[in-house]
Amino acid sequence: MHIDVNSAFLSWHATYEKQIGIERDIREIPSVIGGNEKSRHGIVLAKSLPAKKFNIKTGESLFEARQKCPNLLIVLPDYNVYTKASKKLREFLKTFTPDVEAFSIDECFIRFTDIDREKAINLAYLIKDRINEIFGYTVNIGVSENKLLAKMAGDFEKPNKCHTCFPDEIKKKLWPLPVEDLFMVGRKTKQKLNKIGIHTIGDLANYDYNAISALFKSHGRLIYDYSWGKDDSEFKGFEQVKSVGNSSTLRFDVTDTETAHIILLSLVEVTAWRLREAGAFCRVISVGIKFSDFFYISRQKKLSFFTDCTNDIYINMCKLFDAIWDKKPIRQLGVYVSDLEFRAVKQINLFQSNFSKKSEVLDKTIDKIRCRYGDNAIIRGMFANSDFQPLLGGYPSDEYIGMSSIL
DNA sequence: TCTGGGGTCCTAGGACCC
DNA sequence: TCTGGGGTCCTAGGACCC
Repeated sequence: MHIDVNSAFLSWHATYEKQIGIERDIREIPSVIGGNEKSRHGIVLAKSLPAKKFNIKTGESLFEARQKCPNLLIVLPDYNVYTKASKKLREFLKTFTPDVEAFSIDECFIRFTDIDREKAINLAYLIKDRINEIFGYTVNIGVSENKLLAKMAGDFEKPNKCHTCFPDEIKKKLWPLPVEDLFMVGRKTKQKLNKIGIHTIGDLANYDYNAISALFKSHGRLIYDYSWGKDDSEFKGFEQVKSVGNSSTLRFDVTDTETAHIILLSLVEVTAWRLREAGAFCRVISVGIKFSDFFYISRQKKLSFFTDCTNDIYINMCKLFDAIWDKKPIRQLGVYVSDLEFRAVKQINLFQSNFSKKSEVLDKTIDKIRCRYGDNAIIRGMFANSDFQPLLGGYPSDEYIGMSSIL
């Protein structure tokens, strides 16, 4: 089964408001969860059903959304609430089966073996209704024999619905849908498929496999298989993360190196912290720059050693950044670490900074203080009298990892 | 004050080796 | 007989997901 929280951020926010005694229900009026426009985070993160009637779309700018619906209510997100709600839901699902696989903050797969169709469907309805009773929000549940079909079924009709998409139902339920509804067919692929006359999932399924394979390579073979409901991906209870990153759109365009370095530090602080929390060391570091014209570049470098040290990562990140930046105004900065290794003991390397040992103790101590007394209990001196946040970043992403094409 | 942030995976080109 | 061919590794960019 695939479980998908309907308008997750908005539903969770509504139940939270109810909990703390706020009278309104943002689900019943045209509303969206949206970022802060003043700090240039102004996009729609989730929309209510009444807002959907105004043709408001997730991901579009709040500016556009307000044009479509002038008295739209815009609510700032509270990622803490969403992260907790997400965890609570998975805990609840674990009362039905230990096989719960988080797919994103608001989606997961649960597995049942040795259960017939009828029982599965009844169970899906039971789970859906229990979630509504206990937590006060609705979900969609898709039921089938593999993850892809369950996920496709979950998307059929929303909200508060259970659907099946078993192999013998593919032609009837899956094939008539527009091809872009298929998992892993995005904007670009839809355009290319439409150009060769493929408009529905059925069109794709009945197109020449070799032609698809030649045109779209491995991605083509993947979506062709998906159009036939073929997916032999394993059920993974838990998977180790492969990269950690942190990026932020800046309140204003940055044009001087000093400011850029301060921001890089605040991004690295959070990234390195998450890396240590995961019990990992990284060997590849990358920096990404989005300019004011939205042009994006990135550079990565493989270090000669594995590290989880804020200072090491920061120093090398600055080197990378300095080597590629041509002083064009920066809108967004991002730092990423990958090529991870998970081990308990740190290996000291000659090429690490001289302060490596001290830095390690320092990192650990800072982590502990922040864990105990809050994120801003201890900050770097360079932030003390500056206008910049000592820790910069989006919402926490632990507990689940990013979506993969092989589910 | 138009356009976020967390990820995974794939491809193509170039460096380098024998 | 102008400039082979197999392989690995690294890097930048772009597609996709929510």
